[in-house]
Amino acid sequence: MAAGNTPGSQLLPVLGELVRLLRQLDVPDTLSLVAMAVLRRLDRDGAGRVTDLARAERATQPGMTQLIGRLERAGLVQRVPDPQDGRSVLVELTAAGRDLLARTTTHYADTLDLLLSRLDDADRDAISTALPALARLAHAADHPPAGRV
Amino acid sequence: MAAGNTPGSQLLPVLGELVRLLRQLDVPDTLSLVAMAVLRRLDRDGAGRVTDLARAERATQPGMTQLIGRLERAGLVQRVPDPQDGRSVLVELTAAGRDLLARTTTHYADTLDLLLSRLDDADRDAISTALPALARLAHAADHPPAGRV
DNA sequence: TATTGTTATACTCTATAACTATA
DNA sequence: TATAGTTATAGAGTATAACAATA
Repeated sequence: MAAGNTPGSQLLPVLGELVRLLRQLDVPDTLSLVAMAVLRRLDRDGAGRVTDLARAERATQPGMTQLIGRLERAGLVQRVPDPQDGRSVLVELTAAGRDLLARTTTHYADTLDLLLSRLDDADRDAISTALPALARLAHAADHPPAGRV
Repeated sequence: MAAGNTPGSQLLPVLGELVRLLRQLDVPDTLSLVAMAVLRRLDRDGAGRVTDLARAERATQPGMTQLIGRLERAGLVQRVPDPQDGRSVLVELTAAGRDLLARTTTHYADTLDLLLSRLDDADRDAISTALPALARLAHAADHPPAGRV
């Protein structure tokens, strides 16, 4: 049991506040964080199957189908048949999707830069130094060393 | 415009992945992160008014009314009349709410501790060192130095 | 008249269960 | 029979607009 002074106990409220910060930045007519993550993945890795996207984003298959449906209705992605497998569908980014992804990413990054500019150098350095470690933490649950998380 | 190599650009995907991590830890029969934040605040500051809770959590007043309604139906909080102001309602934690908050907090903290234990000392140190800076970043939008965010 | 809180309503997001089509 | 994807349905969560009660 966490006694209240473990690193995890101290990390938890900070993560909660960062989530709130992101939600707060979440302006209308842009994308949800999950939608952004999917578009970013499609942009980086190219077209992908619904099942693979669902697994990568830790979502269920129906959930991903619905998200892709919303994105397709918005003209940001399109479904194309998979030539390799008749059951499968490939989701790919449209030009509009790539464009909105770029603009939304810029908006978020600009806002974060503004907030970072209000901190002092020591704080900025500390955050910058911790980024790779935080990224590894975020993925620590992806590759369990032995068994369950 | 963020050129893609600003601190904010690098922070954004890491924050996105941390959000995904937290969602992943979000086990059934426990609390959402916002619900946890409200219960944590009530535990720390004592009973509070709906308006104040909404403001503190950056939620709307109707949104907070509905969240409190769900929490009350679950027996985690109770509404009591405000003796100072007939329009107002004070929300306070029940024993069950305090208990569930403690158990949920422990669950999250334990899981984070497990994930942290998979990193090396340098990563743990970097995260630990950056925590106060990250907390200040999360609150940087709360106190705008001049005008808008 | 302003403030506190609620109800009404709608939309996003996500989940489970049941289904279709292909392998 | 297993897998890929979808539809059906339900619930959490949050928002805006309209309303009631108190100050």
